[in-house]
Amino acid sequence: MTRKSRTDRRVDLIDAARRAIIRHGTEGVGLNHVAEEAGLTSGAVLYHYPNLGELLVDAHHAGMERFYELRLKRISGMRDPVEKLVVTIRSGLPHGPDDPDVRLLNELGGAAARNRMYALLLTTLYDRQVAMYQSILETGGALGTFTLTDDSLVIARNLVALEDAYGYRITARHPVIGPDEAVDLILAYARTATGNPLKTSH
Amino acid sequence: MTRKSRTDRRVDLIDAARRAIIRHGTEGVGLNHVAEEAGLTSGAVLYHYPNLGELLVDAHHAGMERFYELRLKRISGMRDPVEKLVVTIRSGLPHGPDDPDVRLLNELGGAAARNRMYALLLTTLYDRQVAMYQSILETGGALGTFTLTDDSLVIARNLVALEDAYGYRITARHPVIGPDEAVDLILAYARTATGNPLKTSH
DNA sequence: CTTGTTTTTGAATACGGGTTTAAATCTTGA
DNA sequence: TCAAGATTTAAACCCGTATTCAAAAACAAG
Repeated sequence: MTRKSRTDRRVDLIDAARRAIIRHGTEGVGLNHVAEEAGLTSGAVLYHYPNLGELLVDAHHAGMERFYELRLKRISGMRDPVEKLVVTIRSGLPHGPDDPDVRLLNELGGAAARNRMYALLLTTLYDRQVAMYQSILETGGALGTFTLTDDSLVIARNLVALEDAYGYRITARHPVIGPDEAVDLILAYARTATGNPLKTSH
Repeated sequence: MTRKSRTDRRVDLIDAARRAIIRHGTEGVGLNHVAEEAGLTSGAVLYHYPNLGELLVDAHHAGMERFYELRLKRISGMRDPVEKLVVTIRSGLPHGPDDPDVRLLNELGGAAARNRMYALLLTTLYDRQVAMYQSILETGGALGTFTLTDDSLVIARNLVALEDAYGYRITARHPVIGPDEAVDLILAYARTATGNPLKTSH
């Protein structure tokens, strides 16, 4: 075995690819961009990966997994549905226009219409996020904290949709809609949908 | 003067570029793709346009203008705010996964984070659509048809955001969210936000 | 038909893409 | 230290890119 295991090396490349994609776009990124980001030569990259396409898919896949797992972890210890909901909304939005995780996701929006693999990744992520919200909404409803105006599935889908859209607006540097404003906008919907003022104590 | 005026020729090229972009992506499209779509050679394209970049920007710009103007025209003769709102929601969504207008818009989502021109185009379109919804909401509120749960600006921003996001889901071929389902989801929000059942007579 | 102009082509240019491969380097285990 | 193996490089390859340009074609007016 080598100092760095084969899979570790691939993790490095995936991370380099992630950065390169953000810089040049999923369809504009090149082998040399990835290699430069990894401090290697294009040939070395191809030594660990059969071709560029697979590396890019892995990078996008890993980015999504990371994004989703991070959101779950953020609310893992919480019990209050209100706090859970508010924190989840925040965690679905970019921290700013250059947020790397959201930038990576946004790269796929257009490509998904042309690439089955990317479409599947995006769709799966969307559905998992919907399930996440749905679980929060339902427990809140069961506890009497929330009084849902619609089926929890409808509200959850809309919440994820709002996150997605404001993620795009923020990364496109909308002059007035930043992370804080986006949270307020989504919260406005969440309040009417749950019948809860959604004010956290701290 | 020639048979086709210079500007007419550019319109043809813009339309060819639009199709080529949809096929290959904003960052994956090439001069030959556009030329082929126009039935010309790459040299002939460059005879009418100084470079590929400007042609692509023009194509995106024209596509957005067309999209927005079409939406305005759809509700131009209507007086009932309910009908206006419902029709507007429909007109903001793709007719199907291959809807060319929405496909074109979605291409820019990722590129806007890297390209100022594209970011400006998208942001401007968003703001104009928000204003469009806001006008509908306010007149409905003044007539007593709507009882808004929030500031009209908040609701309008959320409605456009929902359209955008479901546009992405539809073009990515989500297995259960199609145009009709997206309309229902957005209408669910619109109903609670306006306090109106939003049922049109026909 | 001929002339003058606009448009299109096809080739040339120069550069960059992904991928392959032989040689060089680095790393590990004995 | 030495040999075997894994890793990296650098160069070669071929294809495709945007752009330029001279020549050809298409066209309008006289």
